[in-house]
Amino acid sequence: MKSFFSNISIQVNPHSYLKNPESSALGKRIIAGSIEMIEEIGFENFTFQKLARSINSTEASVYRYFESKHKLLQYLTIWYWGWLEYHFIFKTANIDSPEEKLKRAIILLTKPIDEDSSFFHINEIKLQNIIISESSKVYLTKEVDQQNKAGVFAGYKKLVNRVSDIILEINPRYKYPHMLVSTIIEGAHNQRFFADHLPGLTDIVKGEDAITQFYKEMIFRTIHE
Amino acid sequence: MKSFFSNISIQVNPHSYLKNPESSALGKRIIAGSIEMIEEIGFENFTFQKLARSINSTEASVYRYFESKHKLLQYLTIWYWGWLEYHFIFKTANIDSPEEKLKRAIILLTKPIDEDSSFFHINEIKLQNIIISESSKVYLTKEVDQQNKAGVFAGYKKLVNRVSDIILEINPRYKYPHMLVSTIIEGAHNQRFFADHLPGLTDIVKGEDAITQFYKEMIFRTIHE
DNA sequence: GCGTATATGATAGGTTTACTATTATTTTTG
DNA sequence: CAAAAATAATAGTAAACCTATCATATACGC
Repeated sequence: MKSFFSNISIQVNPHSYLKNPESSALGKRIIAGSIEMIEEIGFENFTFQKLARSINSTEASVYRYFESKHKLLQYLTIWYWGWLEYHFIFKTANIDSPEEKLKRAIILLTKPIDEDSSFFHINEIKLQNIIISESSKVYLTKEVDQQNKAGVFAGYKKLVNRVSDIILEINPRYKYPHMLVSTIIEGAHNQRFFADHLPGLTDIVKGEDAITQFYKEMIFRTIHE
Repeated sequence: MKSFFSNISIQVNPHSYLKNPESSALGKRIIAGSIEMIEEIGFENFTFQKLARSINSTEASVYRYFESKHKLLQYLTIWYWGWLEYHFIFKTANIDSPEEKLKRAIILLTKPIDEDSSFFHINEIKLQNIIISESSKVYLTKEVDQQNKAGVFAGYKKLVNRVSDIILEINPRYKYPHMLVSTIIEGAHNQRFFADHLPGLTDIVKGEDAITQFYKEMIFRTIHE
């Protein structure tokens, strides 16, 4: 996979950064280091000072790239949506059957990513763990409306629209395609988190991926005319 | 409704407080004031100093009731689960048909609460807004496992189990009842938030409650044999 | 009603986080 | 090689988070 994507990069809304971290070696260390650290200690315990120490830089230098740790998390989340959209396009390319496209989309949105799909300086597996535990904090704030105006959530909406369109191909009369898609995306994050930490809130089945199975069943039954 | 519940109170896991806020007038002011303030300015901007000023007390006094603002949010969330369970029991009492019980449960879990169901010093409508925007922050932390061991999420699990049991009454072979119920609960919060702030991620239908309608349809189609 | 316990208020202070500013040094680039 | 740009080193401020101490008010037991 690595060689495949080696000459493309995922565009992130500049609103989330002061200086593009893709534009320098330090910027890449900030991204790679923050993914390591947020995954390990959690977003609340993560600070720019700790990050700077761990990548042998300084707090002030990190602040030249990101206004705040919240903006950095926003950056990571936007990057992830872009990454998901890219994989979505790739995985549904040249597939005719909308049912098959939807199946593949559901797998992408609900399954943990496999180890060999990593590229660049970004550890996508750790990033996905961060997305599961932290990404909702990007929008669950009082600043959400401003950020939305600035286009921060455009990538998320685009992804939701793409999957909604497949649902409408299957059943053009289905009334709630966006609700269904955003329910799966956020729901799959929740269920992964519950499986690890609050198993009483979910159903773990040994030897199979219950989460993907659950959503696949749910979606096809729900949209069926 | 008020007179109805006037002599009952909702038990909250003592792990969330240092001193029971129900046990004093100041405690009740802390709860009432924090609900007002968190709803208005959001959890991130909320501080004990601001709260103390607004209720004419002091920061140190608030700290006698709660270790941290995070524990206070935990308290509010646990209280809300207790409140939900109480309403659930009430609304499904003496109903024979499991389908009808499930319908009522879905309405309770997905619809905004109506104005006249408020009681005590707690403004349940504002509390529900807090739950929608802030409650996931209670578990999305690195301390979740410890808190879970301390029983913090017992009320949530109990509620999920109660609704799961109804689903199993309707279809005893359905494999993912807990996943389905926690998906609805968290999903309904998300969709309410999206409807207000990120409408591109949901489907708003004028003149009807699309969210409740969506989940009702989804659940009955999903669990049908 | 009096003394004692308890709760709250008033005040201070310490630590950490979040962020800005300034200057020196290194690296890049034309 | 000189100028420009990026980063490091350092310092400092304000707010948030939390603890401690002591005075005062209130409740409560006898």
